[in-house]
Amino acid sequence: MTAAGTVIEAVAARLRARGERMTGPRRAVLTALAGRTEHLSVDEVVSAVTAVDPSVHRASVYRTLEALSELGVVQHVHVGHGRTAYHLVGNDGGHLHAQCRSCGAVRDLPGDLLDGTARRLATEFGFVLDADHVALSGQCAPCAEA
Amino acid sequence: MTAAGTVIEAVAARLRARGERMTGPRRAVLTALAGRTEHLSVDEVVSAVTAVDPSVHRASVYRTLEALSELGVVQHVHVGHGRTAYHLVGNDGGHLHAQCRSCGAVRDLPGDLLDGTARRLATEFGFVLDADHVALSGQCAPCAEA
DNA sequence: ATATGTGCAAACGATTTGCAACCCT
DNA sequence: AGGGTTGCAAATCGTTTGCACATAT
Repeated sequence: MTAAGTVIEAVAARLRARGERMTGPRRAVLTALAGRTEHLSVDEVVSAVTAVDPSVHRASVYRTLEALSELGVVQHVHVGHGRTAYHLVGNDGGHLHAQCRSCGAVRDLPGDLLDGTARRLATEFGFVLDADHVALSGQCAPCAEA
Repeated sequence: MTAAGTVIEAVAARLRARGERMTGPRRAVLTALAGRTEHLSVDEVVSAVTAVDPSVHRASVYRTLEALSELGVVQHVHVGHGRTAYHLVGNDGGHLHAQCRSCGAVRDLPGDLLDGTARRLATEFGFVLDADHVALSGQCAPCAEA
């Protein structure tokens, strides 16, 4: 069985356990996400999905990403200018994201990068940090030089 | 002279130095921002501006905020779900922002909160962090309890 | 059988833009 | 006078929603 196939089976079981269903569009989205390791914009997901099954509508991609997020299978990160990037939840224990404000590239960062900050926020302000939900903003090395 | 008046004079000088102009809408936006210390959404700015001068169009508020950002007089922070919050650049040396994902409230944080993280990002990844450009996400104390 | 999902098109909210008129400098 | 700026309306962009039909269970 392919990697995507394994994921699809596992997700199907979890969906059915909640009275939900595994469908063509959901298979296509999972296949699209499993095929790429980067963080995909909705447009990129739509393109990949269309390559798998051209009959899948854009709105279904949104609804599927939402459904899979609620299942905990997919995570989204808010990146610059109102866009959102999606990726399968891996087994790397979570990671953070940084986006270059010049070129827009999103890179992964170690999951523990903000642990100290999170502790300080908790003790000093009672604020519970959700470190991986929003990409840090700045400039990547190539853009900072230019 | 009022606080807003002082700001307007200073900004007018900097605008003229660049061949740009101080206008009614720009005065109204500066007055609106100077009158409140919080971070204002565009809607809040528009409301405050309308109170000062009802003839100012929404599009001009956007253009003015953009122009004042380029001047360095106004800063914007990206907060949840594609919204942007604006505030005058104060003389507090800069501060960071945290937004509660439940209630949406934005609070200020010390400007040095991410200094250590910024150093680590710079040395390990060559990434130049722009710490105040995006609000950290999480839950504020009241919402975390509930 | 039946309720969950889907395609479609229209609605939506935030922001941007083309253009003629306007008004700072 | 001349060009930066404005108001207006229409366009754009990403996303959501109402509805009738399809399909997974």
